[in-house]
Amino acid sequence: MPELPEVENLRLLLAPHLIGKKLFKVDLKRKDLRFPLPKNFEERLQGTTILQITRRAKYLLFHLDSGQILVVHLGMTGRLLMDSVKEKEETSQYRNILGQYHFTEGRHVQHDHVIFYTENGKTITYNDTRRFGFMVLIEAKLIDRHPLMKILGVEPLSEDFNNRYLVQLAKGRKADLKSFLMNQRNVAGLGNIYVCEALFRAGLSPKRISRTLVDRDGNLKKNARSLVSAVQDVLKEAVEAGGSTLRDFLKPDGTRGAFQTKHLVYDREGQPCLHSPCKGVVRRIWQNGRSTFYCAHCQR
DNA sequence: CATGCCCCCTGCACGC
DNA sequence: TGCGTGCAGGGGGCAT
Repeated sequence: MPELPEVENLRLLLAPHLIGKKLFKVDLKRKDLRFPLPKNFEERLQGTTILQITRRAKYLLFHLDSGQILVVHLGMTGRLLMDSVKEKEETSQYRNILGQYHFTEGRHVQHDHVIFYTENGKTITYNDTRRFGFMVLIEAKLIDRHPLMKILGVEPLSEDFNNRYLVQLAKGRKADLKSFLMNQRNVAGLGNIYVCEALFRAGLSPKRISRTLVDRDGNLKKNARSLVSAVQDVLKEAVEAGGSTLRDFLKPDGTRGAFQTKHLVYDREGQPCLHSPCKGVVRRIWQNGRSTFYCAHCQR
C-alpha cells in the first residue's frame, strides 16, 4: 500500500488532528508486528504530547515531547485509522479512515494491533493484515544514527536528488535500474509502483544496467537526464492525487471514483502502451521476485 | 561493499 | 464447491 506518496498523505491528514495532542492511553492488542514492539511501549508513550509529524522515506516520525520519536513503518498492508472514541464505543458502523470510510461489522475489527487514544477524544488504530509493518521508539538525538535511518539514501523530492547524485551512485553499479531505484540506500521512498511508473516516463528500461547511465567522462548520458524529473514528477502528482496506489481507497460515500489510479504501466500487463505514437504492449517481468511492468518498445 | 535470494504474514483470485 | 497455487504496496538478514 504505502510508498512515499501514501505515507506523505497520511502525514498531511494526521497532522492537524494530532499535533499538540497528548496520548493518554496506548492499547496493545499484540506484542509484536514484524518485530517485537519496544519494551515498555505503552508506558513510554502514555502522557507524551505529539510535537510534530515528519516523514523520512516510507517512515512516519511522531516527535514527542519526551525527546523520543515514534517511528512507524506500514509495511505492505499497514494503515492508521482515525475515529473518535465516541464512535468506537458505540456500535461503530463505520470508521473514518482519514477521508475513506471503511465499513465494519461490530466492535471487533480484525488486524487492529495498536490503538492510540488521544486527549481530544480520537483514536488512531494501527491495522495491518500481514504485519510486515513495525514501530520503534528512538531518542530524537540519535535518530540519524539509528540502523534503520542511517542507511537511507536521499529523499527523492529534495534537491539532494539530482543528476550529480545519480551519477555518483550509478557509476560502476551493475544492478538493473529497477533494483537500483527500489534500493532504499540509493533513493529512499520509492516502491514497486512508482519505480515502474518513473522508468516508463523516463523511457528507460527496468533491465538496463545502472552504470550505463553514465558515459566515459562521468557525465549522465543524454537519454538518462530525464530520470530525476520523472521520479520527482510522478511522486509529486501522486501526492497531490491523494496517494493514488491504494487498491482499496474509497471516497467518503463509499465509491472509488475520484482517486482512480493513473498508472501508465503498473498492473497494465497486456494493455496498450500509453505513449501515443507507440504501438507497444505493456509487458510484465520479474526482477528480484517482484513484478515489473514496462513497454519494451519505448523503454530502452 | 554490492548483489540476489529467502523469508516474514494473510487474503484473494484463479484454475482444475 | 473445494482445494492448491501464485501473487500482493516492503525490507531485514544472510550467503555469495
